[in-house]
Amino acid sequence: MSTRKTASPEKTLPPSKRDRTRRRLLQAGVKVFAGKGIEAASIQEIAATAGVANGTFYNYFQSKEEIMEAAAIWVGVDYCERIKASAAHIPDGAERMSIGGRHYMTMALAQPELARFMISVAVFSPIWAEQVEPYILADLTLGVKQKRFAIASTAAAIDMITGTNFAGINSLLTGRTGRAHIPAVSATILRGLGMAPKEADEIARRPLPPLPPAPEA
Amino acid sequence: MSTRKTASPEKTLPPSKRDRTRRRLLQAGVKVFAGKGIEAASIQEIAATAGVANGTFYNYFQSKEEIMEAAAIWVGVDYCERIKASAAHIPDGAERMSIGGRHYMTMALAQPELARFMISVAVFSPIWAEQVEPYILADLTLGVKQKRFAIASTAAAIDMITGTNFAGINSLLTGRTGRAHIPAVSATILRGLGMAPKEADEIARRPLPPLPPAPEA
DNA sequence: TCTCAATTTGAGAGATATCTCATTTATGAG
DNA sequence: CTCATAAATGAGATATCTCTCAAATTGAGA
Repeated sequence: MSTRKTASPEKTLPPSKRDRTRRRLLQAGVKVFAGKGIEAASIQEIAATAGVANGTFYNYFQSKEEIMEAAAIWVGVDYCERIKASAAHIPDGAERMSIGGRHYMTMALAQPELARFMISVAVFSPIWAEQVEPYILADLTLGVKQKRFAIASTAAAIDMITGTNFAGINSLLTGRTGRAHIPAVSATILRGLGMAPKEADEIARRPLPPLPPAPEA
Repeated sequence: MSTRKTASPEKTLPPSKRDRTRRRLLQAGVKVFAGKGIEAASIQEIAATAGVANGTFYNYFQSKEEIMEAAAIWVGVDYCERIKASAAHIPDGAERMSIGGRHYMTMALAQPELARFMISVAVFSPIWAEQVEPYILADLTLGVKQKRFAIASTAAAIDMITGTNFAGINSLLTGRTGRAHIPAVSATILRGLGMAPKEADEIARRPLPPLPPAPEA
């Protein structure tokens, strides 16, 4: 009944030791979860990988599930931020939407284990969805406002976007499809959002703006 | 190096004791996985629930992962079969496609834990996908042949269908959306397959033919 | 430099899982 | 009924894992 600090006041905290340790644990969590799979990962190993004692873990997270969710959110949001930065100069909502999805799929090809970990958490974590959806929603509403998209239900459109991207990533992860699958999936999404087939295809083939480097690692 | 019989010859085997035990284990697996979650489920408990001794489990499955995948496939394929039977009298590929997805989403509302289990396996199991995709592909090609759909890439279309349905199920599972989400998601899929918005909406609202009862349980 | 609250340590108690295998029991063909 | 084979049993050796807590350490402000 003493050391239960889940979320802390968001005032002007200095980047203290506490923050650094938490970050190291998250990094270690990502590494272990991606490396051995969720089931085989243990708190012991995460702590060891982070270079802290076993008991230290419990100052930061209550359970494997908790760090798992936090780590997956960290990866997902960080990726969204970098994608957003890479597309800062793109005004077209449709192109931005395509860039987001294609970057995610490209990541899956480059770091399959990481992608697999993130997705298996994302699929059943409402918090993950809640954190990542704003990024999608921004491009979606932009595209609607620009009359690039014509949708009936926002919630259904978001399900279509996230679901299709996830399924596309999975196809890539299992090796059923190759690189060419990426623009095909992206075009399918744009068509689902009400764009004309030809234009959707063209946008989904435009070059990807390069991502800024990861701040982590 | 003796009792490793994973798949058996498919000739005219009587429904032997072996089959019955295997089936009981699968049923127990579904119950335990859905009830306690994948992580917390143990082989011990599955065996106990099936009413067999601990060691018997290993005559049938090598690991938790193996029975997990088999159980999820069993649930998924059984559902597809029942949906297919329910739609036997529907000639329109588009309507059949809508019926399939809406039945899956309806199941998610009726049996949330079961749906959650099935999806978390389905998401990263290539074998699950391989077993279920033929059902989707059948309706998809039918719709294309009937000129109800106009798609560019079959693989991308399938990703869109499965992914969007899964994401829709998740929205329902987390309670973010209600019953009205089901036709909205279905209509979005049909539009993504190239149908006109109005017609997609209309089809996605047609009544669902009732499912035949489950043979299991 | 001194002080004290925050943080970290790590050994170990307690719990539970996996998987094996020698033995027992059930099945069905002749 | 007999017997060979298939299937089931369950105790236990072995292996981890989780989570706690009293004591040691750290570091920032006075």
